[in-house]
Amino acid sequence: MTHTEEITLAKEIELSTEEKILHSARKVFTKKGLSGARMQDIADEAGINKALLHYYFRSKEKLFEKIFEEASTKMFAKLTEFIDSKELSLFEKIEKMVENQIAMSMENPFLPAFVINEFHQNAEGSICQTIGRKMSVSHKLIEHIQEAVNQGLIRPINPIQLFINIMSLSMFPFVSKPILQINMNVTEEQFALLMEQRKKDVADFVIRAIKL
Amino acid sequence: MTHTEEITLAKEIELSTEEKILHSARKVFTKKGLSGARMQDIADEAGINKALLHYYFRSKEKLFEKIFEEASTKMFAKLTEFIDSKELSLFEKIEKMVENQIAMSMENPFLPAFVINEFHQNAEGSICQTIGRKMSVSHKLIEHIQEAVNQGLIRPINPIQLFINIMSLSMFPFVSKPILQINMNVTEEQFALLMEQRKKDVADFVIRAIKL
DNA sequence: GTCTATAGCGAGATAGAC
DNA sequence: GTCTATCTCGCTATAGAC
Repeated sequence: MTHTEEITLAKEIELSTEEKILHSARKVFTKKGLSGARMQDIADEAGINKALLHYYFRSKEKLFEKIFEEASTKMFAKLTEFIDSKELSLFEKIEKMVENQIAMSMENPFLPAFVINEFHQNAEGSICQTIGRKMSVSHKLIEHIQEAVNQGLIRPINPIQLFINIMSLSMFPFVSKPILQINMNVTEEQFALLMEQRKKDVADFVIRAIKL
Repeated sequence: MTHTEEITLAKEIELSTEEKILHSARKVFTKKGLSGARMQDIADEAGINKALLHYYFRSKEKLFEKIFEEASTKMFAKLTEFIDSKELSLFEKIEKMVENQIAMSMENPFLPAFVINEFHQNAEGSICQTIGRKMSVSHKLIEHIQEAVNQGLIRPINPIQLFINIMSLSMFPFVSKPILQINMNVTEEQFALLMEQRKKDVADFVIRAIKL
């Protein structure tokens, strides 16, 4: 086995340094936020030295921006697909949106709270502005809802309110998870089960609320 | 006018130093969080010197705990009243809960996101544990919902899910406000109007979803 | 009680050897 | 590319004058 082959093999098993850093940064930033995270935490988590972080990504801010933009995108990526779909009926869209946002949150437990919180603390900052502009997700859905109202398929409702309702019901449980858990004495397993049930329950709840 | 009267008068107009500090700390902590806030920011906001903060409240942590506990309590104070009420019907309770949580969030725009975020970053910490224990809000409501199901007043539904739904619909819009505003191009005034409408809309939405 | 000055430490960032 | 050592600065906290 040549030296080059060894390296190639190692890369398949072990991640490249840059990828290790990104993994660790994702973990630390999403848990502690920009101001709460320490470069040392990220280096430790990656099993490397602080200086390497600066070698790959000039500064803490730059590394954060990368993670934050990636996180914001991931949070709404599939949502956009469903909303833009031409084939799905309104009710099907709602079902897909709910199911997908809950599944995404279960796979990435810290992601929604992270993105929301950083937007809060940095709403006027340039990072949020640029990212925000890429995320105009809702327009197509608002139109679709308005059509359904006009055609008498659902009861009259403000489309914006309905959109907010769908997002709220899908995402708030994850954002407020620690409070819910303490308040209602719920274990991790019980919480996961509740959220699994919500994939159907929420869509059902919404459709009951808007049908004639 | 004697010297003492002057001071008394001054106190009526201008707050005591301790109160000024608490006001500023509330403002800064709720906006930036524990790790994002600087003692200097709080001192500047209060128009006093950094050293005075330590004179009145030994440390940043101690000052934060005071603000955080106060915020957590305020966030759920009235909710508990309505939930425990013997006179209100289930539907009335839902209406009161929604209206009150939305009103509270409109008056204290940063409060929900602040409390939620600090719980996230400190869920196992001692502060959250002690505060969490004081907040077991939901039990009475869960029972009330279960009764309503048993008596056939509403359709069968998991009471915990319904509780989560009510809280989600009331609070998520405020937690995710910056994202919603960027995403949907909504001004402050439009947002306030939407939330004002939600006081009725959400209760209506929930009741439609659970009635037979 | 309120201020100025400063101690002391921790975190981001860089220099330079290997 | 990766490390150790170090610089620099900003922040919490304290000392001490008034």
